[in-house]
Amino acid sequence: MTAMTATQTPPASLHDPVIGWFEQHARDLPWRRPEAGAWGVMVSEFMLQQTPVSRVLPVYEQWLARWPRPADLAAEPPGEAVRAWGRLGYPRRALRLHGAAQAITERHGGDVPSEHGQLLALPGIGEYTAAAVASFAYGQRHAVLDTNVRRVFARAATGIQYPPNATTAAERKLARALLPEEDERAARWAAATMELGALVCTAKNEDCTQCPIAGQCAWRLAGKPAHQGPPRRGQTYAGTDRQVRGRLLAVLREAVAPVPQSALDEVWDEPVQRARALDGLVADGLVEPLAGGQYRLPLS
DNA sequence: GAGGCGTGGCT
DNA sequence: TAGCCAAGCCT
Repeated sequence: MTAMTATQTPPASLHDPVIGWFEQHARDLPWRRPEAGAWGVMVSEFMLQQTPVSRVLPVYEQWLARWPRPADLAAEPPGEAVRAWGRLGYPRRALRLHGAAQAITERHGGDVPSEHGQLLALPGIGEYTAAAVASFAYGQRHAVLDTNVRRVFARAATGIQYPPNATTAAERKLARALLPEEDERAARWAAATMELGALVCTAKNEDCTQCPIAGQCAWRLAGKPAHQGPPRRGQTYAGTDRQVRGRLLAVLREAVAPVPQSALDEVWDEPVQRARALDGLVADGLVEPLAGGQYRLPLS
């Protein structure tokens, strides 16, 4: 509500400059090419959840070459997905992508579903990814609210430097209000606003001189007031279970045969935390314990 | 709704 | 240097 009143210009006046800028400056990314198909779009969205484009690119190419259709991935053990995931981080995404491929193969005849609700029902697909796949792969009209778009809207429309930590109802309402009426144009708008946030309206060191809507940006027009609210939740890493899990899984990814407990013991010297991390990996289905104290990536 | 969950580049 | 940040999801 307050967000809407902050825009002194009608929403439609933003569409042309942003989409026009996108047509001039969009990166040529493989998942944006027609040949990527819905599966390529979906794979890219999984990989891009919290991981930068530059690190996704090589893994994406290898993944699609090896598993060109969902059924190809579904036919392999989940551990192979975890291994191919490499060092992209958050390896549970690999497991969920494998699970999604299985569900697509079993429930959708091997084709990535186009309905938002069916996408949302797949493992690893939340509100953002469901909207992104439906929009980018199928040209549908959805509010696609990722961290880039939320930041662009926070600045341009609401006049604040950063959006709230969690997506709010007000943000969804604003995003829907800004959406172009026509399907294909809405999909272009979604991709364009995301790209603008990724390349120009970045979290730090934004470059307003390159922004096609700088003249209408509420935040800029207000003098770029600094972020108020609660600090954005930081991520600690050193010394956490996450770091231990990462080291344990790295050993198992590289191994071609089951690994003895002793090999895992070498990656972390604190036994209680080490055991907790390993238990967590097993509980998550990322590691399969075998008889005799051996471990491997899951075969099922 | 807060917290857990990887990894590496950049400032 | 030590955070900060990167197309979130799940519990």
